[in-house]
Amino acid sequence: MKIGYPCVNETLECSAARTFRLASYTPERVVEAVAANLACLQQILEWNLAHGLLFFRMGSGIVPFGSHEINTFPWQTQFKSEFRAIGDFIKAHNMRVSFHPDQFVVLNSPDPGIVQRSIDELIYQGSLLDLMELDSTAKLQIHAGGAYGDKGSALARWVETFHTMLPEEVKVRLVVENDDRLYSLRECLSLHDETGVPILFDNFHHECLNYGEPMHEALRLAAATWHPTRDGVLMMDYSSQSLGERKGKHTDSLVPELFRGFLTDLGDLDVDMMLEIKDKEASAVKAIGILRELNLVPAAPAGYEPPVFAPRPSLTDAEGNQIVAAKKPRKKPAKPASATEAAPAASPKPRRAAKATPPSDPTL
DNA sequence: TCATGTCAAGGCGTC
DNA sequence: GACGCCTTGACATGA
Repeated sequence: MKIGYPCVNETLECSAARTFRLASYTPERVVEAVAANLACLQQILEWNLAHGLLFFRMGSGIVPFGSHEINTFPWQTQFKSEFRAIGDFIKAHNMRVSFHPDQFVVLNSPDPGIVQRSIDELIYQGSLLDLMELDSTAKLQIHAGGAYGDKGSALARWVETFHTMLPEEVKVRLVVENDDRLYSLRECLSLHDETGVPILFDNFHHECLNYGEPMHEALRLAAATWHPTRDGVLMMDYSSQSLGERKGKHTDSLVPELFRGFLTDLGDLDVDMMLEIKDKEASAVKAIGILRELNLVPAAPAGYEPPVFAPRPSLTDAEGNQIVAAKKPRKKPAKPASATEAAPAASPKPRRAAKATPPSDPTL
């Protein structure tokens, strides 16, 4: 079992997601950003290795505007050796990596332009893995997409796009994740039946949306969609409900008792687990500690001292007991918990008014 | 220097 | 149809 966390290491000073505004695009800025991002990615992987974290979800912004038509700079050849070196490091230490293209990648959109941009993005992110010379166990993780009022037709479009439009190098890396609102494990299994695409299982999404499959059974159904040599062991996302937040909100920090309970459901099933938890590597280190106690992963090297993370401010109950880690303060003040606490603010600007490109009609 | 607004990209729910 | 929200790190800008 490998344990990982997504995209950002909050301990290190560097960022592997340096970017810039589209309006200020220049080839020089691409070079500068990619060089910095790859250097930071290497640092993150080294940090992870030192702490026994062998799974990592890379951020998709390694190459700013990597799939955008504006970016004609030949970064693939310019940074070929750097990509290969990172791939060599990953392979040498038996690590596993993935990408999770974000919500803009929608293969079942009725809008052909959105589908094409989605495919371009998948080709871009797949090409990063190809440049690292990683095999097809390094995956591209997406959701099934929108429902558009007719999930049957939407799923059929997904299958059609998969068979007719995706290049082979994307198909072998693509995995589909059950989501928490529209497409449960069952719908993803239907996609697997039609395409062979493996299902990346998200335990928390399954808790939010399911057809009554018990967790241990759901895990095994998802695991059976992974071809052992082509795909590797089941990748899964792990999280749990944040107390006092909306349904579906990830917790801020690993809850050890819930994690131990989940390991019971897991039983002897081998998985690689991505912790989708707010405090990133801090929870991953915590999880590794628990797994080492249970002898589910190799023991730490002699003399290993786990890192100490600064405690976060926390909410407490009337007795002063910690309930849940508080939100990490953001630059923008958090929204008040209730409307009655809201300040009499001036009417906010429309969120999308300043966008350069208007969004497509959501009613399509 | 710091705080705040905004950023390539989408879809859904509410009013 | 318009708008807010989801999520969220980092850039850009103005005070």
